[in-house]
Amino acid sequence: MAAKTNGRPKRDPEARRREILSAAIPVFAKNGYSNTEVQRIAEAAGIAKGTVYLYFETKRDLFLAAVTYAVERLAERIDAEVQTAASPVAKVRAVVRAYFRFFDEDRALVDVLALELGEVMGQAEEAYYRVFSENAWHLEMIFREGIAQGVFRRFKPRQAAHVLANLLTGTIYARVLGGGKGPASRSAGAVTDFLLHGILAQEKRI
Amino acid sequence: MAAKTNGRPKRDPEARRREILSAAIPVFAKNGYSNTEVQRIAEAAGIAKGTVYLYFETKRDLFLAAVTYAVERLAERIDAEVQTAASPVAKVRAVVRAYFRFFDEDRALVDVLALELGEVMGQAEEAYYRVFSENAWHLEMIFREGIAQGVFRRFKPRQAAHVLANLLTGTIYARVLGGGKGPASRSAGAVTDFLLHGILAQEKRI
Amino acid sequence: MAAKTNGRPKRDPEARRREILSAAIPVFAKNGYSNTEVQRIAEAAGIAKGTVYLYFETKRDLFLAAVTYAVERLAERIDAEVQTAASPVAKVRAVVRAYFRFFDEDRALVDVLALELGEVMGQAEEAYYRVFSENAWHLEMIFREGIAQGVFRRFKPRQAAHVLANLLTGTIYARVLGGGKGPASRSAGAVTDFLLHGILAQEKRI
Amino acid sequence: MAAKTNGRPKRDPEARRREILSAAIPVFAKNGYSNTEVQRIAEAAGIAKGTVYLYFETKRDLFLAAVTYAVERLAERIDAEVQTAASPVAKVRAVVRAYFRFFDEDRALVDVLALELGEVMGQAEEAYYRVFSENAWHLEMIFREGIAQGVFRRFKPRQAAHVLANLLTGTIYARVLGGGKGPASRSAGAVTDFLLHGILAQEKRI
DNA sequence: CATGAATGAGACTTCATTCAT
DNA sequence: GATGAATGAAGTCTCATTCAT
Repeated sequence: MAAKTNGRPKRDPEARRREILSAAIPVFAKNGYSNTEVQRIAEAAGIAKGTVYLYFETKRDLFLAAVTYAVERLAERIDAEVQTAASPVAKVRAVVRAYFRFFDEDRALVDVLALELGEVMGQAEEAYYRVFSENAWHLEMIFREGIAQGVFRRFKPRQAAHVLANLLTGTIYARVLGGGKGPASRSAGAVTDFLLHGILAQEKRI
Repeated sequence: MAAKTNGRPKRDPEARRREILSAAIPVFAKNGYSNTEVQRIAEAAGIAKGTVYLYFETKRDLFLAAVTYAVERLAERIDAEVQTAASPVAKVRAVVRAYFRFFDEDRALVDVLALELGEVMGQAEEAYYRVFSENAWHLEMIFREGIAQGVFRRFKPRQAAHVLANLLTGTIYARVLGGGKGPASRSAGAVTDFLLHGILAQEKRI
Repeated sequence: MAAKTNGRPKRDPEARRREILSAAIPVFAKNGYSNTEVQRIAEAAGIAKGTVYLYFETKRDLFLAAVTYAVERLAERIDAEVQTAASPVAKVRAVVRAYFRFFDEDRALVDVLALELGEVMGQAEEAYYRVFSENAWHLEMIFREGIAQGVFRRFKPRQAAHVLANLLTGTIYARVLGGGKGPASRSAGAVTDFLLHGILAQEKRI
Repeated sequence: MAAKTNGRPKRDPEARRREILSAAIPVFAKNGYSNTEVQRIAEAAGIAKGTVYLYFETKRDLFLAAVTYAVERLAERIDAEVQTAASPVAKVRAVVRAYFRFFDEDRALVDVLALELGEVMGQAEEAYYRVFSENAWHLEMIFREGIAQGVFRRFKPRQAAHVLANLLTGTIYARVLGGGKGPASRSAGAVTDFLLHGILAQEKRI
């Protein structure tokens, strides 16, 4: 099972680093930070425990790197998806869809993000907030565009961006904890819908 | 005259239990489950380490009890607040306000809930979901009532209840992680607003 | 289940002491010294844990007292049995029988003696040796008498006494460890027989 | 030229295991199971505490392994000694001698066997009984042979085997407890003598 | 570079003993 | 005397980290 590293004595160290991160994420996701032994990650990566320490100073460093790695992939994913959309409404839908699809396809990554950030507060905040903020900033731009075009009513775009970002986070979080059935992306429609239309009846609006 | 065979009149054990829980919550909240030493909780409660073990079998049991305790207090709080509201819209506002106020006033409790549920999944799920579901069920009733009265447009009340519940959770979660400035309840207005009206401009609605 | 000690405020302290010892012996026997909690002994005696400490300074003291108590009862038993025998041979048989019967009837006591003396070495040695020596001394007298009467051949009575004492101890010990089936006293005949006749064929003797 | 993927050439783990066992036996013998700290055994072996746990899962496992190890060495010893004897009588003497010599030469081992088997009952019984039974079976064979040759009188060889085995055990046990002076093997002659001839005078025999 | 045996600080849990009532 | 809640020292076991090969 372990990868034999003989033969090809040289591997790109950066590639090895990413291999370790990829191996680490599901292990952290399954067990949480404190219950994960470095040994297990080494096994998952097919290397010896000591080798992990050639690439990461400490277990915590490895974890933070894993979180950052996860978060960056999420950002890439959302960016790509938004590119494909034209109108503001389509873009909003795209963000929501990308978010949920990512969850469906890379569950372990999301588990790490959702459940273990407590271990990290004040340390990987930065990584987390880079994405969160980027994401929120994206949304803000979209909203601003939509308001300018008259598609959206006049609200504070930054505030709305945070509300939507939190809604997405909360939905994923509930899914992680509750093991909600079916793909998360199935919720995308409903979420977007409520965001777009609210819940009030037409005649009650001002 | 008869020999007294009773000993120390023993403080109410239930009260002592609650004292320990109350002492435990902020400690768990500050450090997380794994980084919290039972010794520290004992110190916070002003008792000896061994005494903790008279009331809780293991550290994990203590933690689960703390989560349950926290969750129950949150539920009580929301219930009370909702009682005071009359119209469906007022009730929705009340739930949101109660949720955020609770966060503002009992931060440690919420931190435990938000950050350490990973430790607990599959064990205190039950406690967590009792509240989450109760909460969602409350919202569903409110929505149903509002739709019946024609105040809300026709949507699926259960779906909406989950969307709002997730929005609340996500907002708190982001606050916990990001240490957002100012009281969370300041967000209550914006959140409710977006929920009620959505973001689309009037003329764009069907 | 616990004895209510109300009503009759005064009990003979010596009687209470013996009650505790009697309760302690089977508990020590079942679990060994280190694995026995004082709490369990208190429960077995139907009193509170603290009360044990009114009668015995420490757990160790309690244990030593229990061993001594056990050993004394064994000595009494053997004495009584030997009284009933007339001839040296009958007396030897009586000792063996008494030893084994005691084992059959008071198994717990014997278990304590057999298994936990290690805990005690250098402390209850005295108690143990009081009995062992008394026993050996008894046997020596019997042998001496038998030799004088010409019933036994000329051997060193003290040596023989030790051999027999050790044989008895060893038989009990094996029984304790091996849980030998059937009453130990069933072995009495065989043991005595071999002691009396040895194993050599007649014609081979000098 | 290829990268060496092997690490430290690792001392033979089996040898290390035996080193720990050899270090553990006298420590267990001196203090008993419960009073022995794993730390002390590690010190005796000149290694760190954690290292002990690389070779044995728990303290109890280590203890059981030590008992088994002791018991196996005893068995080997007796086997070897019996090989050298020709006649049944000589073989009986050889067994007795081997038993006692073993005690003289490896006192700690015997102490463990004699004093701590209580800790072990139902777990290392097997190891203990493997030897005890093997030993008894050996004796039975010897007796059977002697009876066939007419050297021994007609008795039940299995019964006799147990009697002798118990006599040996008891003698050692008494020695362990009483710290009997002088080498145990000095008793070998007397023990064998009584076994062979019994104590009855010639003319009294049937 | 890679390895994995060795290390030892650290944390949970137990339980003999105390003492306020 | 009797009680049993409280104490805290002590001991087992874990696991991140090091380092000799």
